[in-house]
Amino acid sequence: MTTSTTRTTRGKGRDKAAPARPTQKDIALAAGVSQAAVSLVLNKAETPSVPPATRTRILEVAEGLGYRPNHLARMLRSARTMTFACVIPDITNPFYPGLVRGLQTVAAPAGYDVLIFDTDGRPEREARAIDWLLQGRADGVVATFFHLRVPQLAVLARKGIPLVRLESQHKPDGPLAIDSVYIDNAEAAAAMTRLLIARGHRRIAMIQAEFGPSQRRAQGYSAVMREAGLAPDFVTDSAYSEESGARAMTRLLQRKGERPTAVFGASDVLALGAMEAARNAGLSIPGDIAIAGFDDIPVAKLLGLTTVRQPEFDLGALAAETLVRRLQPGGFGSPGKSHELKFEIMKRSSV
Amino acid sequence: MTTSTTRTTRGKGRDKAAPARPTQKDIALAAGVSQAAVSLVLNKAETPSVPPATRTRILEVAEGLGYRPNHLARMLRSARTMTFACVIPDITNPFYPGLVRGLQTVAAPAGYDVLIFDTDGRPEREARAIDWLLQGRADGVVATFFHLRVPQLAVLARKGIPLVRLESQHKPDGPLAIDSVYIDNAEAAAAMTRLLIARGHRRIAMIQAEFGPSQRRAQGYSAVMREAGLAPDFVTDSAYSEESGARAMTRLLQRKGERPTAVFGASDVLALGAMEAARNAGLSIPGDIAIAGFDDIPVAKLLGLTTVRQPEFDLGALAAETLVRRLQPGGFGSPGKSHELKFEIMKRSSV
DNA sequence: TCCGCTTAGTTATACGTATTACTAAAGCAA
DNA sequence: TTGCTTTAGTAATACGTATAACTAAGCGGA
Repeated sequence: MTTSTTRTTRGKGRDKAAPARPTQKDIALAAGVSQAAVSLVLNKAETPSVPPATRTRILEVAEGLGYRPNHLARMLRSARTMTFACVIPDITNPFYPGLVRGLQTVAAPAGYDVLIFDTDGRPEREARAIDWLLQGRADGVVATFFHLRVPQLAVLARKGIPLVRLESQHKPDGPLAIDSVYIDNAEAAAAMTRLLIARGHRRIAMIQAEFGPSQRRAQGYSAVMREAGLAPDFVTDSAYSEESGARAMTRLLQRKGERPTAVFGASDVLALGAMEAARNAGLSIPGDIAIAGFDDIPVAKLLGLTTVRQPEFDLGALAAETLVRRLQPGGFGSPGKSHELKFEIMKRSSV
Repeated sequence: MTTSTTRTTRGKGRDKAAPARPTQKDIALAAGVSQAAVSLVLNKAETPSVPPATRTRILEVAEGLGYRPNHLARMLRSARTMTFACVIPDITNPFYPGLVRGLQTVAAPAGYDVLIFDTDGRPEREARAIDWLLQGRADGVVATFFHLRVPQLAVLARKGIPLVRLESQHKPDGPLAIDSVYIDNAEAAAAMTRLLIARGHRRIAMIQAEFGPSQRRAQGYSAVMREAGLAPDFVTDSAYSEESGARAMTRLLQRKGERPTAVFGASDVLALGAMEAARNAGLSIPGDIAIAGFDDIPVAKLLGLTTVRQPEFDLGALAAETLVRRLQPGGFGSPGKSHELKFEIMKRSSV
């Protein structure tokens, strides 16, 4: 009953401040309708049960208040997160940003965000990723696991979370919503090894990392070496890093006996490290020692590295398309499938 | 009142299957307590109002059902997302993965996930990022904006979302929760230009991108050139990419008149592209033409690129620490601050 | 005038969780 | 026996939204 002169001089009584984050309830109050009507209008292009004048009023109030839907509430109500998780060893490995970009390029138009979880290729971190996923962090997963296998991953499928694995070989189709996209790493490494042999090399060493796809790559190399009557020659260092590649190369160069004339790094970053160590040892590439890699990361071209090209963007895009399909109504029932993408041998100056 | 023989032969009536995603309500039913008791026990190490036997029973049931808290529900209840957003031009630019790793390394122990939003340095995508953030996608933001300024960003602070900008210069402290972490790009570029002059170069060109930090870098270069009585010389191409760098270098080399003896790329990827174009033109580096860059991305060392080192991991980590501080109780009130990190000139074989 | 149909909404509830105020029973002391 | 305190919880509600079932009023036709 108080007539306040402050209120009067402020002008219209409807000038009270909008809440920091207006809700549909705030819009409903301001527009004189129910929260349900607001939700209907904001979510449907056509609302037969709301006449145009009411609809317009609601939309104008919402815009005036600067309303943005609360993502968490929407997602809780609809029982989904609209998020894909990408579980990878290390985003700073140049192969993975391109993969993430491919994933995002498909995910974003479908309305999905992409969360990245770095495992550093360590088993306890891979297990942590599964626990994190089970808290409902993502609707679907694209992952590279060095250690976890289907028995440990099946819990995701059982909880309704589809998984697409990035693989180095064909995986048998299974009954669960666990798909894979892969490049035949053994075949690719075999092709690269044949190229090295065709270039006249007979002493060809391979630098490997401890876990992950280098084992499949090593199998392809090894098979072709044996088939050609040559002895496979491995040096292993811990990780997929330039430092590991350089250490392995240094060890190779310090060995007694005849030096290999070619070195095949199981990944580009291993090969780049090997190149650095060779140059530091005063060797010319490919004159004194040829070097090949695997991945075709962006700078491989600049360095003239001969390498196996994996289309990482396409891998990410295909994985995301697979998830989008899985997450459509009825998409969960079909068994897990394996999808192949092709590699390519990029011949450059290092071989 | 029906005695079902099926029920009897099944054995214990408590053998019914656990739901795919058990809730606290399921635990409460199975343990014979209320959902509130379950929540208390699962969230507090000490629960004085719950006796040890009840507590143990609840914990055992939860474990037996494989309960995992529903992240969305928790977050809605507590009005936060436990997520940082990282808004950057392009995750495939080698500078940013390291930044993301720094961010994650601080965010993860504090319980925060990191979402990445790629803008490609385009204004409409930067505006989209703000809209996305306003839907409650993240509690705090670390961002590189090429186009958006404080007037457009203030809405985040007003909605309670702290922002840390990655900057190329000191930013004046402001009243809002908008902080910045920066390296003095002009000073860094000035130092690199002085090095080039000290190496005897008098015709020094600079390759720039259209937007972003290259403008501050150009300012430092330009100031030192003028101070030394030399004429600044710019070539601009569209983006921060190797292709842009190569195109700009090709244009430089095709110009009439005396060729510059040194080229300063406003980023490492621009410099790498310039190196490629120079080599393709049969020029030796640094004999015919010296090349410098800015960033010290991982492969710069391998390529012997002389460059300004920005500690991208430390930038990310500092930004995350700033956000963590902001998001603690009472952290929002203080004005925005600018935090400087130091650059370093990495002298290598390209100069 | 009455009944049925259409229009324009609304009420109620669910999603899963955290937290505050409340409650009942038991135990102890006067 | 009564009253107070302590113990062991629980009921109720909030967070913001989507949606199904329901409802009231108005209009038209018999």
